[in-house]
Amino acid sequence: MPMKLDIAQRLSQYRSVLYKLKALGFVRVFSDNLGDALELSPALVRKDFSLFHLTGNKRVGYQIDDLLAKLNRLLGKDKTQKIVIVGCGKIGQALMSYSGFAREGIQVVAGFDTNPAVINPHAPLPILDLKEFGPFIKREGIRIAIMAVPDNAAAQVLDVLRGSEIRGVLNFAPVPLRGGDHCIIRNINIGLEIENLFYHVKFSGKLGGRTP
Amino acid sequence: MPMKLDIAQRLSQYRSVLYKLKALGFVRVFSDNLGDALELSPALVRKDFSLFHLTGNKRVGYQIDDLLAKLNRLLGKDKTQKIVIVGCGKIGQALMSYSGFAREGIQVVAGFDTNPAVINPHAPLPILDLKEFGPFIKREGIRIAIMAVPDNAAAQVLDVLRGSEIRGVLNFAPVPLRGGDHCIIRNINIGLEIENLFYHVKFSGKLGGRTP
DNA sequence: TCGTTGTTGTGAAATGATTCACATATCTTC
DNA sequence: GAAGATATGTGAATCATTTCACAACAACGA
Repeated sequence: MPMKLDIAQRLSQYRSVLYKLKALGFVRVFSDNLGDALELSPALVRKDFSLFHLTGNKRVGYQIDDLLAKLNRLLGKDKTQKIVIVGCGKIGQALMSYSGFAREGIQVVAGFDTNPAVINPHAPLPILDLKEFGPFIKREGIRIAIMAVPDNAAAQVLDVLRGSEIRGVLNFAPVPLRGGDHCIIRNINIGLEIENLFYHVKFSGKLGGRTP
Repeated sequence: MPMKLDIAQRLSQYRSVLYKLKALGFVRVFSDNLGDALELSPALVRKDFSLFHLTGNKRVGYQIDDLLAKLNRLLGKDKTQKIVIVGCGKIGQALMSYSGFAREGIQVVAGFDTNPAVINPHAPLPILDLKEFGPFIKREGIRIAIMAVPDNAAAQVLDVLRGSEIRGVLNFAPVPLRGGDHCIIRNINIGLEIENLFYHVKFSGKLGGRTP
């Protein structure tokens, strides 16, 4: 059960497949190649593209380079995307050295914490006091933050982020947070994901059954 | 934009707010209380419940304890859910000591790795050689694993998991993996989530626009 | 006891997402 | 340069999800 993706996520996936095809030497691609690679119908691929005015040519398909250029612009991949990490405990620090970011053009520019023991403004990747959050974000023009704080601190820390120029938050605290008008929150609750897996494994596919 | 949840995820959420209400002293709850708490329509809450034969009483609402007992059974929360973690690098180790699991009745029983430097079968939470994976899983009756391995190892490691009794995998490697008939995979690609946030922040809500 | 109030449970309606199907355009070959 | 083959782009049809709307029923008050 490959977890239904929304259109924005599909755009990212198209992009990733296109890079692979390009590396393999392909120059053009058809909607059914992409469909096969991602288990989507070719019609959906074309609908998605047409929604964003990504056009191809009949009989000839889509030019990979052209598509990639447009997708990269659409997804903001034409410039480095700067983010900060709030909460530098185990998970926060693991994310600070996560190699998957660089590959995606994402740069972690600083960490923030309230614990003096981890604060270190002069490290190559500085960890600053949460007090300095607002001004730093403003000065550096950061819009996106990752929150990896203990659940009991989550609400308070969120207030700090919401009082800043931050517009999007990826939250790893096991507390579902609610954004506001000008701040989008994406909650990743690992415990919940596991719970969900148990559920799907239990009812592999078929729904609505009572426990036997 | 609170990211559309599927019905299984909603069940988990109902459970979580029911616990909060119960802690507050509530005994009964109405579909619109739950709707308000989760930003869902009360009708959807009732539809969800009715699909799983979770019944209430007209004019009186739902009994929280009853609902929780049924939800817990449905979600497998009536017994401890055992999992293992494959890949004990930074992220793997952060997850091994992640406090969110215990609270959800999830128990990490072992880690696996191929690097002799981190293998330690006698630690309180043992880290074993990946070679022992299959037999261990079988002996302990584990069905779910978390994969936190480098992307270049992901495919190989997945083969090991698929050759075992594992039926569900939560994958943190930045490579989208495909399950098979008897193995469900949930990919969590942190880079991609960030990419997505940038996208949603860029088009806060309105879709389909061309870049100005 | 009987009306009034408030909430469930669920068909029917509305909305949203995906697939179908085909007219249209481009390449290829003869 | 005409005929044939193949892929796009999209309106219409289908399928899935969510909301509406209301009958049926339980509690309460007079």
